[in-house]
Amino acid sequence: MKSRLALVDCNNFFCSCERVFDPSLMGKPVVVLSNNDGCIISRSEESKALGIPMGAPLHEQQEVIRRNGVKVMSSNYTLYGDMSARVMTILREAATGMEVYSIDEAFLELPENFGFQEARALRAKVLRWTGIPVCIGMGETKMLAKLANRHAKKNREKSGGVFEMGEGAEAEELMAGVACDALWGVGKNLSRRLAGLGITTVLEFKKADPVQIRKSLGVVGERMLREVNGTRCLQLEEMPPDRKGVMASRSFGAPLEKLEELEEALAHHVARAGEKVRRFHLWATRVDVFLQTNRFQKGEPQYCPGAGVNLTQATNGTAALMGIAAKLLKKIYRPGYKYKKVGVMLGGLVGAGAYQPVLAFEGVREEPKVDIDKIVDEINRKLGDRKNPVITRGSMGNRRLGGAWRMKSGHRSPAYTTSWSQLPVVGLGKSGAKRS
DNA sequence: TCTGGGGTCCTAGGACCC
DNA sequence: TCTGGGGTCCTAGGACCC
Repeated sequence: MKSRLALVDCNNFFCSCERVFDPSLMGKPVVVLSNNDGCIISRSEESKALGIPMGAPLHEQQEVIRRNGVKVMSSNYTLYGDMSARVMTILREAATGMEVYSIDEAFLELPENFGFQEARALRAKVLRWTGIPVCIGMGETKMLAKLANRHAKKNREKSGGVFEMGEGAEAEELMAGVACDALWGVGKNLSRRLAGLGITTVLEFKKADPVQIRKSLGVVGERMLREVNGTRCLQLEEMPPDRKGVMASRSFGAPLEKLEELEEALAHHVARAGEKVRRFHLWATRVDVFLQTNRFQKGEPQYCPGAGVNLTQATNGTAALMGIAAKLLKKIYRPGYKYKKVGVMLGGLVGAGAYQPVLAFEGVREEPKVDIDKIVDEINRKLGDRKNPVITRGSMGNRRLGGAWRMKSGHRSPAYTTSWSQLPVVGLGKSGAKRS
């Protein structure tokens, strides 16, 4: 018998946690909000039935919420973390191996005799001991277990919250009725690319030509294809690898314009990120700072710069990090914009072996010899305009920006960040130093 | 008026080295 | 003055996930 995996996923996890601590919420529509109470990030079944979409801005749903008496909760991550640990403890006992995949999900390596009955029993146990309902999907690979879990969830009454993705005609029939973008790892973009190849269902994907998939979706696509066909490519990671970076950022309720105000917010984020890094017993060798204007404000001039430095020595001291971050902020700050967000990313994290104490920090580059603003303005003048600039900063700032903000197609990225990385630098890491 | 905050992996291309 | 190929490391950016 082939070894099998299960994906155990808590149902509407944040809402379920809130219900454990306030049973009066049972049976009522509930939503939990994101950090600034801005978006809806968890919905109970009753809320889903009302048509409230995942990730919707709260203000767009106020009418539905008022009419239906939806209970609205701010998020409480301490509570969710605690509940998560309880669930994971129970799951671990049932498995021969386990990977905690997220706060509300875990992959389990199943014992040979673990079947439907055992899955149902495990589900009941978690519910009884923690109050959290879960669904369990089983299969030979992570992707198949994910797919099975999705099916278990969608057909909860029929499946009893448990489903195994088997082989043969029955499984294929099911796959024929599921769209590609239901696959783990297939988002909007890849499903569009698959559609271009005439592949729209999971079954069509399963039977696709590996060479063709490799060519148009790369190794990621090929791996998914093999996984769907029962070959394990994604292994169970029982020991989570060390974190590579720690980010801290927040949107402001009202936009900020002054450098001093941004500095204050940034200092707070640096302290938070630094604490987290120290908690993992790690040290940062890179610091990035970024700013964002309000991307939803069409017509407002947008500016989303970022800058970073590699450090000569690993550090996790708040004071040193704060100094670096403040200098980076000064570099990218330009007056006249309404900033909606500031953030810091502590990257290149290294373990204790690589640690060297920082005595005096010298790792910030000198004043640029190139006038970045001038270059940016010049390029924008040639290729775009102020309201619709051609360049902005790179990945950090751009990650959530809409179409108008991206590079216009046809222009190869003369990215803002590229200019930064080409600046003469002092006391940087290897590659930075080479450029000076 | 209000519209989250984190993370990961892969790839392409440049810099650099021998 | 012109000529090569192979390899590594790094950064930026794209795509996806919870």
